[in-house]
Amino acid sequence: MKFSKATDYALHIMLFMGSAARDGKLIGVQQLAEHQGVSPTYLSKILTKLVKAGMVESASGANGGYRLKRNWENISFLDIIHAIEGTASLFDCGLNHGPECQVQRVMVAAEEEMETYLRSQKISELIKNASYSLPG
Amino acid sequence: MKFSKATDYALHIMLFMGSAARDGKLIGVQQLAEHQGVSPTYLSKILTKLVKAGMVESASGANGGYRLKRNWENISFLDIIHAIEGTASLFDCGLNHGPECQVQRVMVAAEEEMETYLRSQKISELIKNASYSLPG
DNA sequence: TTATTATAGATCTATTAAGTCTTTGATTGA
DNA sequence: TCAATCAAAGACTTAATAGATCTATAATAA
Repeated sequence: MKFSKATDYALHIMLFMGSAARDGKLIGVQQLAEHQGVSPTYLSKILTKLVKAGMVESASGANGGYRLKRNWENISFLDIIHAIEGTASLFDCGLNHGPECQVQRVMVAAEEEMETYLRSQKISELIKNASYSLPG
Repeated sequence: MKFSKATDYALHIMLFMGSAARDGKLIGVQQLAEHQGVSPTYLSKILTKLVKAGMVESASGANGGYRLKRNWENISFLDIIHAIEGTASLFDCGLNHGPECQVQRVMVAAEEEMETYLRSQKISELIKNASYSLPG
């Protein structure tokens, strides 16, 4: 039960693109990878997930790269986490004892508590509050 | 990012012992394993963790087994989860960019939201409310 | 003392995460 | 049009963890 490193990379990249490249310039995966201390090929898979989730846009070819989409102001931590880890429930009751398992009910409610908070945390707020320290 | 099956087993066992064996009788791992549909040897490792965490007591020898400890009224979901999964944070910021990582701060706060809820959910309440359906 | 039961540790297997490598396709600029 | 650049995709490898089994040991009741 741990958030993956991929989620860690994704969150930091999103904040980085939001603070360092708000002018709309594209940033190549090479640069991003240096900032995160991770290989470009691995990071590109994470970026592709963010692109497919509609939070980032990409351009191929010379001077290509990535940048946040125009709607980035509303992107929450939960959006990013779901893009990387998927949206499946964190808990599966493996037993077959009726549809109303109390354990399941409590665990799902607990997860929703966390998700509600993560949904309320917009990356734009963190960037505005300005104290996001760039990696590297 | 999933709760383990071991946690699933542990939660159900605790509720089962609280509802089916409140008279203080010991239950052997064989019986418990049947109810959970899992092997006795594997379940015994989970039970040993619960014993070490002080929530369950055990007795060796003929007619031995397990039962909840006297203080069981106060046991929360979080207690059980921590006994099985450990208490480490769910998120580790892998980057070295200052002690005040905003990402880390948000993620820890999110985890605390979930933990606060899980701490509030006592197994005794679920048992009192009586609708816990026994497995099997 | 023997049958019974928990405890402990080694070990094996399966699953998932983490990361690499290579090919393909898109785009820019010469 | 051609070469350089860059993202996308998929196969693949490696590492880490979960899940589960097996065997031996220790405790206890009858």
